[in-house]
Amino acid sequence: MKAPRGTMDILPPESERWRRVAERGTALFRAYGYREIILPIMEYTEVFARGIGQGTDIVQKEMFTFADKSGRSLTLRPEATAGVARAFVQHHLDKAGLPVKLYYQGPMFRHERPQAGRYRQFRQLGVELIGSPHPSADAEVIMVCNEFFSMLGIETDLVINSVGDGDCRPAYIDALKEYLAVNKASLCKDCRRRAVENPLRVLDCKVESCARVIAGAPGLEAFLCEVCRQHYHEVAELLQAASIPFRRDDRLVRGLDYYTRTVYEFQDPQAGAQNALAAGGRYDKLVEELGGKPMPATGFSIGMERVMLAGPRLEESEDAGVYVVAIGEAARGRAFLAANRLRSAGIRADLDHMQRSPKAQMREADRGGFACSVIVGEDEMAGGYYTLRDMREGGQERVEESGLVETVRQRLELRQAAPGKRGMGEDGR
RNA sequence: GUGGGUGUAGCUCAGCCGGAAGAGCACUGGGUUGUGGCCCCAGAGGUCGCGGGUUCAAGUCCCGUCACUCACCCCA
Repeated sequence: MKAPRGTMDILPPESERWRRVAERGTALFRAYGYREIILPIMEYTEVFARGIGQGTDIVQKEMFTFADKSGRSLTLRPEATAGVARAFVQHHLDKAGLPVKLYYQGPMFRHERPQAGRYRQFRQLGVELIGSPHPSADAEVIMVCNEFFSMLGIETDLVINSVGDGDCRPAYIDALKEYLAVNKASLCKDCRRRAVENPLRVLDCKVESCARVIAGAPGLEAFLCEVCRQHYHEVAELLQAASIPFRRDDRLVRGLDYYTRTVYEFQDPQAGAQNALAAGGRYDKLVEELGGKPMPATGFSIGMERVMLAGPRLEESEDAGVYVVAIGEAARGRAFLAANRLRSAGIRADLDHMQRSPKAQMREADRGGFACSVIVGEDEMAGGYYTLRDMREGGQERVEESGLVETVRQRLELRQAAPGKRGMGEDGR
């Protein structure tokens, strides 16, 4: 038995690193005023078909779609923004005042061939700022995302572009189609198809012959209408004012139809083919497309798997805890009670369940990274005390029954104040 | 969906020209009547991915298949 292709188990201690990254991310989002929205993991298929776009690869070939027992078509969400927009419309979230600032986290599903940094089930962290058409909204979410990576010590290249809007993009696409048709002979097989179906996608083709064609292609920027041009300009100015470095790239195109104007990626310069750690943009038509009123919005999504591959820097784990060692069968009962008292006081405590020898129990205390151990044996039973051993220094002291919890707590706090000798590596993967 | 690479112990991997399945780490026990790390000793653990073929003999050669992996496509 194996986990399905493209899915994976995340085991301890790796799972702990994941949790900490997610917690730091969501805490950051809250600090910027975003609140969590918890969405279903599946939607009626039309939410994605209409939201993401019929012509996109995601909708055409990457969705996990199935029928429920009444025959209605459901789909495991391939991304979250369409679901957020659907919830926004369903619950009339605009009524409580704009903008609405939301964040989400959780698994997404796409039926693709797995690869480094690409999985069929993958986890995303994302934010949406709904209701503002202004460049400051774009700039804010980009800033949040930028902060996320710098907080984790991950170096990224921010690449931005504007894909125009309903007024100017059609004209550009027509011009591009015309240009590509003329140069059809120089394009690769895939691009000849794309030139007709989805010409924007030709722009980021890596085939050399195509690259030459692309170099001479009309640029999107020249076709932007005045409103879009001004918007793009202001976003860029705000980023500069915030000292966030970025690069403009008018060949950056996104695979989802709902984007308008601003689009961007945070790329990992050291990653392989799947180098987008996060991506996002403005989607001014999506809410309307899903049956709501016209509602400008912008947001991004972070790929957790890719972030973890990039090696986030995390501070050491501080939850050192205490291991209770029982010496002799008679002492096990008292050791069990001592462990539970410590746990009730909020202290991480563990003890042997394998009937191991005292020596083996000590080894367990060492291996588990416990800061100290509490030893219970015949002497302690007779004298009514505990022996508290510091696992780092090696010293021992007697602790009265009544003072157990307090003394252990003091020891652990002392440990936390001092830099620990063991724990998780700074950049371990 | 299309290519390339790799499948041997829990993990990382060695195994030559076909000739008795190995190492390091991890794990368990011991070296101490009640004390961890270092060291020493011992032990447990493998249908060599699976199926077929060639051969006196296959982990090794051939074919098929599955899985993993990297890349294309596309994307977080």
